[in-house]
Amino acid sequence: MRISTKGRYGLRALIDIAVNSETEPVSISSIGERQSVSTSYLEQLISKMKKAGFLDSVRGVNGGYMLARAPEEISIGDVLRTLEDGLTPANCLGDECGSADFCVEKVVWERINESVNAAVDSLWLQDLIQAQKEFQNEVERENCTL
Amino acid sequence: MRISTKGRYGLRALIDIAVNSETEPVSISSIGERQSVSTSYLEQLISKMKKAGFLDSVRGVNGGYMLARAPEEISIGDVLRTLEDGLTPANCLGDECGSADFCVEKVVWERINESVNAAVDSLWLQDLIQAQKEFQNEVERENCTL
DNA sequence: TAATACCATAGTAGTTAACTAGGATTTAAA
DNA sequence: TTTAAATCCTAGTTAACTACTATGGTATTA
Repeated sequence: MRISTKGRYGLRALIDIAVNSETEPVSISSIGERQSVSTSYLEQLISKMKKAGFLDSVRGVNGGYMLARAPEEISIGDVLRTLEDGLTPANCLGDECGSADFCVEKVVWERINESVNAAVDSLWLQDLIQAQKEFQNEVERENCTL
Repeated sequence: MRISTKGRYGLRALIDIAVNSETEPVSISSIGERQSVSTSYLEQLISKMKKAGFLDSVRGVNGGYMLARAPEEISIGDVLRTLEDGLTPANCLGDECGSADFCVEKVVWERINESVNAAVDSLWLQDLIQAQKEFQNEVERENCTL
């Protein structure tokens, strides 16, 4: 069970935009440089987030992206579901389904599903921005050794 | 984000053994027939569960597997972590790690992780056996249309 | 005019999941 | 004592998918 780079890079890009768009819109190329991700790949992810209503854009020279809503109002759950095309852990829709034995697993998957959604729905972009600020304030910061 | 066939087939096999081992050990070939999974693949999954202490075995003719503990004492969390080699949604261990930006994501992954583990740790094999019995008791059972 | 968003789709390389293959060992039963 | 049914063990193979990359544009605007 894992979350793909879509979720990871997309979320990072969103945080990047939130942090850097105070004075002017943030271009994809500048995000790409900071995050070391190709502009082409970022384009795909950011486009999804714009369509989903998390971002606004300005076209033309000096254009770029900015948040469409306050970071307190952007749910990480909504963002991840957008980027990952849903977060459900397994599909109970395949051709196997319909067998009595199989459907018992529904109990498990539903419980996991509910719990994952509840976890990410109680997190907001603002929380992550805050966490990042705190992290950066640690001057002698320890490496991430989770 | 998904759970692999290891978790699915393995869990099904465990339920199968629990249900069918009252009089004699359950052979891999009989599970394979009931669940439509190859014996070779099942072997690997069941072997893991045996090593993890959920199953006992009897070798030789008429041998097979049975639960090593009561189904009330087998946690679905333990089983899935065994089968899937952990349930963590992403690794914060790669070479990217160490960058300040990246580690913000830890907040998200940790929260998901805790919540998934809590969900499956509060489910026990007995609960699934019970759910299966109830399911089968519905004589006119509706198809699984989750 | 150049920098940007916006759009679509195809290709491709690497990784991983999902299985397959083949044999060694144990043991009840013929 | 032989046989066949079973567990046990380790590799190998294949198919799907992820994670990009590439291409080639059009539209917009400082």
